[in-house]
Amino acid sequence: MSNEIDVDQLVTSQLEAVGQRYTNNRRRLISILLLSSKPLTITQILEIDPGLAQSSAYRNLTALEEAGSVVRIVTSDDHARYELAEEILEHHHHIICSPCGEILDFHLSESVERTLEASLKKVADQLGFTLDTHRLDLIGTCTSCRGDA
Amino acid sequence: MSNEIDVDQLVTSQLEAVGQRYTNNRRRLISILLLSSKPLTITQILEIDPGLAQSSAYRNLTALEEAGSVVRIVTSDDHARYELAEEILEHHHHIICSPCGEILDFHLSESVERTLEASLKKVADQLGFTLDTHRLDLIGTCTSCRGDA
DNA sequence: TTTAAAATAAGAATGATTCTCATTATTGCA
DNA sequence: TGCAATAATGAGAATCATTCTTATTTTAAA
Repeated sequence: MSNEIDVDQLVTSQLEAVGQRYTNNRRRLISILLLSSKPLTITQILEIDPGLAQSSAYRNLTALEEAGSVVRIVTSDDHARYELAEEILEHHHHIICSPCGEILDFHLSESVERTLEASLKKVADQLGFTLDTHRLDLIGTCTSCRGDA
Repeated sequence: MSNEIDVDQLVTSQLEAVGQRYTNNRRRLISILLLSSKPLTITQILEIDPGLAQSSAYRNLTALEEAGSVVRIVTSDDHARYELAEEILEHHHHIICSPCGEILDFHLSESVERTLEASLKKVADQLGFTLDTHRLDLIGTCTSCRGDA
């Protein structure tokens, strides 16, 4: 699934489904996110491709989010971050450094993941919720913020 | 632990530890959160107690967060929500309605929770993170947003 | 009490995000 | 191919949750 041709096709159809086009600017955003192994802030995205207009980047990321191609991640840090949706990347989780706001992706073993999902489905049923997904974040401090030699 | 006298003592010492006082306004905030079974936005808190000044509420919730008595929860919704820290409430998780932003608390069984924690500790070690806590959110749609009769 | 340090509250300032609107690009159709 | 009609773009203005400023009030300790 990390084949760029497939991704383009997928995003095209996801956008089409919500009446949106896969324009050049949106392609640029997708390819930046594809190259990154971690969620990026708008600021970081604009640093990578300074040709992008900030207002368009916001609008296009919102469009891509509505299409289900991109996910917006908010932490206590005051910049939201964006990454490709799980349909493109694979299901995964985040480990967040609370001092600096940095986020890395990680995967859980199949078996733990399955156990978890079964429990969660039960909880959602009891509370009358329809479940879309779950989000599991580890909160801690990364090596460089800990600053140990 | 949901005994108000104990909570006051705990919060007092948590605030003391960061050089802060347990003032009247802070007591009011804590007691509002204690009465609520779910995380509240600042707006909701001010509706419950209109005598509180908005700027003081923000400042005091920040102080209480630094003391470790209160947790600030951000979702895609643009209002942050506050609830009592797990040291007061017990470890728990959130189920979030993405249409309306409403958050409810839920608990996972001991055994699932333990399995999960073991896996998470391993992951954090591998990535060189020191772990503070984890956060598990279910994302879905609540009954009233689904609007089924 | 007196006094120094902390908390309060009103409003101003900040800053990420969203909106506006005039311009440009794209699509479907003749 | 050319022409509307519709969608996307980008620059800057507007919004609004949150934080900061500052003058005033409260608190704690000697």
